Amino acid sequence: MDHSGILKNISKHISLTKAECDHFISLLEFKKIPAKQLLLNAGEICKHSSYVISGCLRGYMVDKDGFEHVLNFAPQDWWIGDMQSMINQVPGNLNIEALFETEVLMLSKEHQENLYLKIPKFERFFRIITEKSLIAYQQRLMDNLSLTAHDRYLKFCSTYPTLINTIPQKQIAAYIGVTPEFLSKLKAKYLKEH
Amino acid sequence: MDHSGILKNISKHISLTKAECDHFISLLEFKKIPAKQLLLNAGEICKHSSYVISGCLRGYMVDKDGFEHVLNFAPQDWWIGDMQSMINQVPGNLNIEALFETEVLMLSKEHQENLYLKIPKFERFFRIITEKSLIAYQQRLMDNLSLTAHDRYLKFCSTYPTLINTIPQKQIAAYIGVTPEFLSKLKAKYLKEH
DNA sequence: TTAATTTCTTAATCTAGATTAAGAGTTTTT
DNA sequence: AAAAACTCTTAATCTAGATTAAGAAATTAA
Repeated sequence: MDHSGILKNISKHISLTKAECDHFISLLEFKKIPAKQLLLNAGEICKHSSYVISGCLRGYMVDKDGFEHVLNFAPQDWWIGDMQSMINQVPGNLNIEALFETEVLMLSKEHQENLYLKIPKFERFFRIITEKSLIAYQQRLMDNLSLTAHDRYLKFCSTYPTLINTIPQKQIAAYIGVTPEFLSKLKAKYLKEH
Repeated sequence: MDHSGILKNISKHISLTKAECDHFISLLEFKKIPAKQLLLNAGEICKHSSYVISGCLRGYMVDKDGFEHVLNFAPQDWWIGDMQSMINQVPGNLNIEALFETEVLMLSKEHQENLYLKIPKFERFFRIITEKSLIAYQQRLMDNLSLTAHDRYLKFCSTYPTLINTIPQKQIAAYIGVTPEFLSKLKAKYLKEH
């Protein structure tokens, strides 16, 4: 098992000794999720944060009319989980699905809490990535209130450049907040080259 | 100066000794902002997190057509700041304005960083409130993608019950993402009693 | 490989919410 | 207290994006 990716990800924000790295790695659980299979079901209590080694996950909710809305994508090197469910330890509304075969390293909430006590630098690490995530959601919310669907599509492309041609268009539509039909129309009209 | 409110707010998540409380309080700067005056201007680098003692602030952005979009309100007992600007120390897009005369306690980024080192429990405190904030923005984003303007108005009412009749309607419209005219129409049609 | 399923496109029609405009309240300024 | 400046409402018209429908492409399953 190659842990260099996750360690490099962490070293962007905190410095760990060899022993701390080893301890951290011992807490991780490897999992391979086949394409289209769920890593988390809405209704479950989320018990892990997951780091994507390869492949791609998407977190989505289903509204009362059965329409899916994509909260986030997690390609290689991103963390994902149902924060609402995990923090409050209540059943969540989020489904997390593999768009194709995906490998993850999972850190349980319990291990994460212990890690904060044993190696307080991890409290800093998760504070920092939570702050960065918060900033991204604040910006996306403002974008949803102020930009046209066309401009939101362009923003999607710059946020997730690796996904533009690898995931189904309807997933992009469910992320930017339009119907697949309308995104198709937009692309035909303005976005020939993407 | 009465610091009982902010200490009670902090004690919801971490326990401090008397000395730690005193140290923390010594770092805070009191400020009174007159109604309609800005605490932060877009274009400035945000240098403080502010805790509202009394009154109410709103954080908003102005889009390319001059329309305002409200990111958040901060009534009594809430924290506010331009996270994007503060964390990256770059000029921000957020204006923070007092809706009426408002009293705040401001913690500078510099003091906040030192506090993490001197009293690591504060790293935990800010991790926790950042997580809660993240969850709220994720939910609001999903609400914006899945709910009608009418349902978003009702959600606003439950999130900020104290503001329904105290702030201008147009500010609520700029928060839920509709024009003031449309909110007025909605209220006339469905929301007689609110 | 064929059939079945899923995804994408095009096009006609429809609607939630925007825009424009103008009058009525309300608050603030002088 | 009058004038100026906001804020709210109502109503007509307009539009970005939804809905419905149906065929074409592409994937997946058998």
